[in-house]
Amino acid sequence: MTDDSTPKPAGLEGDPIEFAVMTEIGIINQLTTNLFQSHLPKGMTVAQFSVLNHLLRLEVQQTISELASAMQVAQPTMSSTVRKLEDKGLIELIYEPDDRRIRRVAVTAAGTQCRNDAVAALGPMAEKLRKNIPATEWEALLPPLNRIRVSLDELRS
Amino acid sequence: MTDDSTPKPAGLEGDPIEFAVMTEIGIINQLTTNLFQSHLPKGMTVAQFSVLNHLLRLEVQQTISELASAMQVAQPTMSSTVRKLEDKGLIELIYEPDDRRIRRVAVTAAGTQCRNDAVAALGPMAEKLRKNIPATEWEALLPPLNRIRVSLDELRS
DNA sequence: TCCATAAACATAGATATCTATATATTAGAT
DNA sequence: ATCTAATATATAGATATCTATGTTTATGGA
Repeated sequence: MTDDSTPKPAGLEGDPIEFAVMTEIGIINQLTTNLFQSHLPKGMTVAQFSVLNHLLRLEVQQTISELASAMQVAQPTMSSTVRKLEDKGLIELIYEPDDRRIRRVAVTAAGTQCRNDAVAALGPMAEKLRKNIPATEWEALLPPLNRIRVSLDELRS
Repeated sequence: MTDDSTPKPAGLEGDPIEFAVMTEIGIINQLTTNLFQSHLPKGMTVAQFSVLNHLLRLEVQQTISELASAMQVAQPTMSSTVRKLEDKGLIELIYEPDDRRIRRVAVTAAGTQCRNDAVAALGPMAEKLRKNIPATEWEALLPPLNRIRVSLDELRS
């Protein structure tokens, strides 16, 4: 795709298609974050909800580093998020007996309740979204998005 | 897993497909932001680049509110971004003669240079991305993403 | 045993983002 | 003419995110 019949200023033509997609994804991410945020229980942020939801969906306990990797954020970011959850009593940090460097994040009963409330509150929103975009289209979107995510992950090194 | 026959609590089964797509988009956004950031000239952020790129691509001057709307961020956010660009001499704020509430953002020569350098620096990255994901697939992604963006925008009110 | 290295996590300081609110200017109504 | 409402932007205070660096604990070789 090197030669194009349309002459454009060299190097300064409109965004490459990848840029356009990324811009669209950025905007969608912004709108999504704000929309989710506004439907979450007071004080609960999207980042915090994501951690609770992740651990409860998989029914596991994980270290801060494992969570950071799963959510693709930096480790200090996850340290901060986890501490916020701990301050609210939604998770507990359990020391590994054999290795005191390691602490695992365990969701408390209050944390479980909080997440379930949040999921219930978010449900109607998903319903409305599905009225405009049918489920099949959402499903069709997932594979190419996943390929992009993997490509980006490879490019990171 | 444990036992799959366990009846799940109503409303608390695995994420709806919309949640999964949003999660994927969130992660892609994170990876993209970091990747772009690492290829931009020192001191230039993705938010700042986006403003320069937007104004120069469309060859317009816009108010802070117009920019905020175009980028789908809050107005104070755009105020902050614009001030950073002004501090670096990459844009100028030009008062509307008839209405002194209004100031329009105009990219300076230094700002134009800075953006062109950034676009050039980002080019090779797009090339690499295109090796894994063909351009046709990127293009196919854009319409459904746009529909989602519009739906989200409608849901905001 | 002792010391260097690695691993897991915490801390510091930066930007971007939000909501809520304040300030300045203009427009409109009485 | 004046007072009120609307508009454009700024400020304040919060969280999430990053990179760079510090701290604690464990491991391994001399």
